[in-house]
Amino acid sequence: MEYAILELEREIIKEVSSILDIEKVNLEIPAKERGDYALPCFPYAPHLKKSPMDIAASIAEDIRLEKGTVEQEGPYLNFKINDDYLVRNTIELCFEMGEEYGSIDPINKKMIVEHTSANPNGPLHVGRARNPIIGDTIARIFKKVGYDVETQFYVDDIGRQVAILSWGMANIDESELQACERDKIDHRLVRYYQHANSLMEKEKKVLDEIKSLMKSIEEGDEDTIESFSENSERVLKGMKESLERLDIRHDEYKTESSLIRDGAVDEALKDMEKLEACDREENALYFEDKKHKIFLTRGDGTSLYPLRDIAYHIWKAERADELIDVLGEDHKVHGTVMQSALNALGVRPIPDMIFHSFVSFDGQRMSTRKGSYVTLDDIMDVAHERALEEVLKRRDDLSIEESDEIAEIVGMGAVRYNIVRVQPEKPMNFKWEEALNFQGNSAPFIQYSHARAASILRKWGGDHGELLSKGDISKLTEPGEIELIRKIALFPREIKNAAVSEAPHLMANYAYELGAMFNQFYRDHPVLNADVKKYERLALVKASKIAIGNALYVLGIKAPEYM
RNA sequence: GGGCGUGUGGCCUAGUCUGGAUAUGGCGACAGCCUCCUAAGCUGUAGGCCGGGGGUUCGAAUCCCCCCACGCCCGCCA
Repeated sequence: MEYAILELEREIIKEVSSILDIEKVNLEIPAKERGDYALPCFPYAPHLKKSPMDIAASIAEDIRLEKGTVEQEGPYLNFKINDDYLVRNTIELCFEMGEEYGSIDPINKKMIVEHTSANPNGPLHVGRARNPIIGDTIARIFKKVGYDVETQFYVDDIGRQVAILSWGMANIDESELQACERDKIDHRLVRYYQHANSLMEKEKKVLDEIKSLMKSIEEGDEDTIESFSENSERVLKGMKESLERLDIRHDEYKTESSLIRDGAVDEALKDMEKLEACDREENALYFEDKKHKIFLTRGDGTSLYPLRDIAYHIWKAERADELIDVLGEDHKVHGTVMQSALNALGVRPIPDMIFHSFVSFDGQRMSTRKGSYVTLDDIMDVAHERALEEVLKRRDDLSIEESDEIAEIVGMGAVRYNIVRVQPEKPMNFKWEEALNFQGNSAPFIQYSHARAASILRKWGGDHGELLSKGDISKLTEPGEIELIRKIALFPREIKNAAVSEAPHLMANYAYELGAMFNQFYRDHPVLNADVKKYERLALVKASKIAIGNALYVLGIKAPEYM
């Protein structure tokens, strides 16, 4: 497909590079009053031995554009797409492509996105929830730009955390625990984990027993393996249920134990031993890069997490052309050292890593162990309730089921959006009033603009397919119409940008701006009551609905038909 | 102490990689807009030495150096 905005960009770059006889043309995106693309001519001045102003003037003189116009403003050139081209191309593409609008040609590349990968010891809390939300959005973005994406959850079913949980399950009687506030498997089991943890800190005997469990699992003791995997599976089941509500699913759950069992870890060990960057200290193998040293095995030869993770990444690398890992910032050292280890092994692809900082609550970091956290389940429930209140406040014509369904869509959207809208590396402090913000820069705002578009089309009631033939879309020439179309046209550029920079928050930003633009159009331009251009505007509303819906889809947020 | 990251109006935030033309929006505040397609909306006003200080440059929120604050990491845990 040929998106107008990208076609214009290609044309400008081609023309300018041929006029100036240079390879690289750095177009920038100016404030919207100035146009769609801009070229500051300062950088070329030294080389061409002309003033930036003269360069701009001579390019403006020589350039021939089919898809846009150029205007010189001092040392700058501002390019503007031809409105008629923009309008026709954009609206027709929306109609032709529908849900696929915004997608870029499939590129026949496989990508594995690993995200969440939380220890299966308790329910997901907000601190952890940032990971799946970023990860799932990244996966959706890359699907949109043509990748074959698979998402994976790396399950630590043999580590210390599961050992503690399993010990608790085997040795603690439920009567010793506080009542569980929520009847959900991960919430029930985490109490055993937390209690075991506190016992372990107090009693050396408990610690020893847990250590011996760790030893048994490394020796391949069947019963221990069984109990560990059973318990981690159960907690995992709870996590899956929570994520399902946010429309997040993993294609594959890869367990650490499977990597040990099928020899992948031994294999990785053999490869690592050969590296010069590896050495032993009291028989424990470690890998060292310029800055850090990470241990791969214990002195007794058993594997440590970094080695198993290397094995996992070798396994993934064999199955994909590109890898992305979404990790908490506490994994930064581990992650970057692992990248250099994989590099030293000659493994390709090396994973790109998106590190996100934590979500704190009341300025405190959340901890599963201490029980100091707000669970994702709680947030989702509260968001649902609050959304339901809002629905009931403005609608009395809906059934309970309908209201509830909308509340779910709106509530979950608000939760996802609130977390994904911020740049991953930025620290976040969880605040209820922000998570439950349904106005302004929020998911409900965007969903509302979608519902408004849907409502207009529903009221009209005609056959959407006929819209283009009933009206002449080239009549859409008013500024409010053009600006909305321009925003819709920007979708492919935005999604491409979000993918290249691996920055999901950019998509959130765009979706918001698109919704805002539609709301402005909605205010100024009657559609069903239009004196003229009714069908043309209906076509624009239809195109808007498609674009907003697709943008929400990329964010994993549902687009309601009414709310 | 060292490494990495973050610091933009009362609060949240875009822009930082690839330096450019008057720094993006939202929340909150204040003032307006529902005889008209859902006011979860729209319009306007106030609010900023872009953490501080040096430097590079024709030009710095953006690049370099120093400092300050906060977060994460510095386990034969994961």
